[in-house]
Amino acid sequence: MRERYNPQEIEPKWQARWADAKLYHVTESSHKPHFYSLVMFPYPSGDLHMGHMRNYAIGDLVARYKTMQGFNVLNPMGWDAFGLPAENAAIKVGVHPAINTYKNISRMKEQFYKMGICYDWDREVTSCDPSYYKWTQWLFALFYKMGLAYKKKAPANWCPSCATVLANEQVVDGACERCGTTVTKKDLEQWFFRITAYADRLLKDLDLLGGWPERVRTMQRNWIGRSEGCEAEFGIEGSDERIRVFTTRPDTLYGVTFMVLAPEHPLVEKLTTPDHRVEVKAYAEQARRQSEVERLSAELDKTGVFTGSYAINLLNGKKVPIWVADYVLMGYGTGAVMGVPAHDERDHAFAHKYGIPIITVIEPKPDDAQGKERLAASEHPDLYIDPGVMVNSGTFTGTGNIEGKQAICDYLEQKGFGAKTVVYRLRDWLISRQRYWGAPIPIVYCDKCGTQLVPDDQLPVLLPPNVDFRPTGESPLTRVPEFVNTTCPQCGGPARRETDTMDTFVCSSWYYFRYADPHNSEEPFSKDKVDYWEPVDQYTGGVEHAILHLMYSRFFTKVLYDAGLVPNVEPFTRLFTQGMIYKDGAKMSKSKGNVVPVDDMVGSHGADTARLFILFVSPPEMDAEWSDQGVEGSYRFLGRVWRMIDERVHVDASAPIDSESLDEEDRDLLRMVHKTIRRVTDDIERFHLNTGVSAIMELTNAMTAYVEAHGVTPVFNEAAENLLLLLAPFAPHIAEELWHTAGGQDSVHKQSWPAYSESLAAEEQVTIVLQVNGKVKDRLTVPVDISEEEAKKLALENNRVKSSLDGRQVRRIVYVPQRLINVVI
RNA sequence: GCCGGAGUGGCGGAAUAGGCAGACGCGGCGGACUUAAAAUCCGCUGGCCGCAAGGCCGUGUGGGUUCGAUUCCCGCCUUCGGCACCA
Repeated sequence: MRERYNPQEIEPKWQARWADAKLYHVTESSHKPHFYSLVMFPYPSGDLHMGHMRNYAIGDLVARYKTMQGFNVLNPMGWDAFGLPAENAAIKVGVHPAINTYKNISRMKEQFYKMGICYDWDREVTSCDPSYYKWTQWLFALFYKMGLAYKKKAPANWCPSCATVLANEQVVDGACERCGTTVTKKDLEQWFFRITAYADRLLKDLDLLGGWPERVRTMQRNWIGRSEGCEAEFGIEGSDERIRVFTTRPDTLYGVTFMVLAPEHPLVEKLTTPDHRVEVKAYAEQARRQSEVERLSAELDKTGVFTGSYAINLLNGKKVPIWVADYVLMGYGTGAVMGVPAHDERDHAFAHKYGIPIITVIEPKPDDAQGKERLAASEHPDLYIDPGVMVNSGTFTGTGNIEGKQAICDYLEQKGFGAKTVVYRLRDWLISRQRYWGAPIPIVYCDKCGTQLVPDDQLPVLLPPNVDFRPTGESPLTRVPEFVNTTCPQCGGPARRETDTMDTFVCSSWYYFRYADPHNSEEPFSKDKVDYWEPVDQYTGGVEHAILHLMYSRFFTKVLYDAGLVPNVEPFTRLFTQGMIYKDGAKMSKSKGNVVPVDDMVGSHGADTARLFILFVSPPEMDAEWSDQGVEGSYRFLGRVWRMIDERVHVDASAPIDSESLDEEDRDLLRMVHKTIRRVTDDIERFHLNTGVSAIMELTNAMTAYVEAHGVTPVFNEAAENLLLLLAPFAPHIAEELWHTAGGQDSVHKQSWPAYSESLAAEEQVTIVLQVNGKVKDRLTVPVDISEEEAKKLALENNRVKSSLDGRQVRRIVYVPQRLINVVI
């Protein structure tokens, strides 16, 4: 026997050969069915650790497995290369972001290489490369032409630390999603994508995504936040103007005792009477200054001020005071709310605090004793939120409130006071960023012609190389005159360029299309190629993108579909979100100093051990704790495989095994092989990769025992061949090495995934459990085809069963074929 | 508060359709090999009682359905994630 298992020797050898052979290079001219496996492309931060690697190990396994299954597999990789870290580093050490970015990219490629993660590098895309962002800009222009990109002045989320505005999705608990700094409000003119125009389709098409985790679909559903209701108009005393409110409870319209406007509501100024002006103005200004965190902390204590004006309820002519309060949000519905303190918790709290009357208009139904009891016992007997019957409601009195909703809506529509509407929580996507390292927004402002798109033939709008990056709240590009000053594409006169750049999530919303046709210089991608590859069959990445990247990408795909550029309405047929790797109880991260660097792992135990461990440690969708001892276990296992197979086995497909002539041990091993193939195949399909590994381990254990007793036989060779094929996607180097020492031809990764035979996997004998009153008493090994009568007879003759019966009368015998017999007494 | 997931040995976890709870691995204990150790190999390893045969308990918790429940139903506890003044 030669050397012991030495990954440092065999791994680099195969990595080089795979790269030379372009193992995973694909084209569209194949007779095989195609399969697109994609892992979320990373930000090139420079160092990959084992926490990152889980993602790529899973993706690599899928690609290798699907290739062996006979698919033409697209398995690309690229770089989400624009973004703040590179720019912040540039500010700190004065190195241009491009230099750092490309340096990091080459480091990370090296690390993928060392881990044996193979991509079709001919399709690499880099989002900060002009050949890529040219098309990001082209897509912006397309959105603009479709009316889906617009500029407006609005209070935007501002991160003082990043010195830029953020989209709603990028604010988490009132803080910047990137750096955790508390976000403030800033009034700025900003570019938006009209994602709200797609709200209904983004919501409805979630039903098409059966291959997505339910969790992610729920999160998106919550984020979109559809609610049905109606808009109702109120009159204003002494004015012809109307106030529109949105409500989901038109059935409570008779219970309105006040009206509330958001502090930013345009009517506030008009409605404030002179004697209330000072107070209202101060309140509105304070509300504007408050950060989201401050507002959330004051959640329970509602504040507001009276404007001095009154609204008229058009249903009953009743006059109610108009207040301003910051619990009403300008960005949702109409920015105005009718106050029904008897049937809404918030309105109730507000009315209580300011002594506003409470009028009950819904009661528990007369036969609803439970509801009445609950109400009487409740802390607030003047607050009833559950369904019931309408009272004090004019001609609607006596109507059930559910029917009442519809009836009042119809009435309002008929009178012209309102209409049914649907309102979404989702806001338009703010894409402007006041930073340098991003794709410039291809817009020019001309004094004569106004806002102009940069024509397609002038794209890309290149980032100027020499820039003072210091963040000032304005884009660094404003300080580059040769960038700003340009000519109007319309009239040729002097004009100024837009200096904001695009949110990097714009770049990552379409990269999966570019992989289909990465070198196209005429268009973002050709119709033929996206028709061939899209949609992505299997997408793998972190759940932290459940809303952000995954919703933006769905939006992009729908827009591109509407533009006739792509064939699919959804980008990712199946989504898998893997859990994070923790070490010492915390998420692996450089700043916490608890990372396991790729280089260390490769040097100490090898890439195969690292990959096998990370696939075995826990179900891949769950978070898992790194364990050095677990790594040892995986290493030991690969060592056992090595010693068992190396220079012992000869792969010889030309000697088929005649299963009829085998003895029992041979048949047992062969059965185990076929059962294992079935298990591993099913496990990979279900993403139960950890149990797939354990099935391979069990087969190895059985083979070890067999070969000690019988030596190498044709059946053992057959088992070893299949073991290597099953192992190939999990531990690609050792499988390849042993495949070759065993005399296998070509690459193990180009072999067909083994097929199992149901008849060879079928058991000849089964163990039947004998129970008395549901308690296990004994086990019986019987032929699979034993008859019910025979089995029952054996059960009743069994000594342990008999002693448990103790002569008592058998009431019933439950018989489950091939599983158990339960004697009930 | 609302929505969704999870809770199983000392640890990571398994149990695909209601039918042997604890596969596989780690750790631990015992043994073989060795002058010794490492490496490797073999055996045992949920708890309690018992010399043993064997018995009892056991999948967060309390009920229920069932011949039979980790699995289904109802209540509760803990925990993680999402949403949250969204009218």
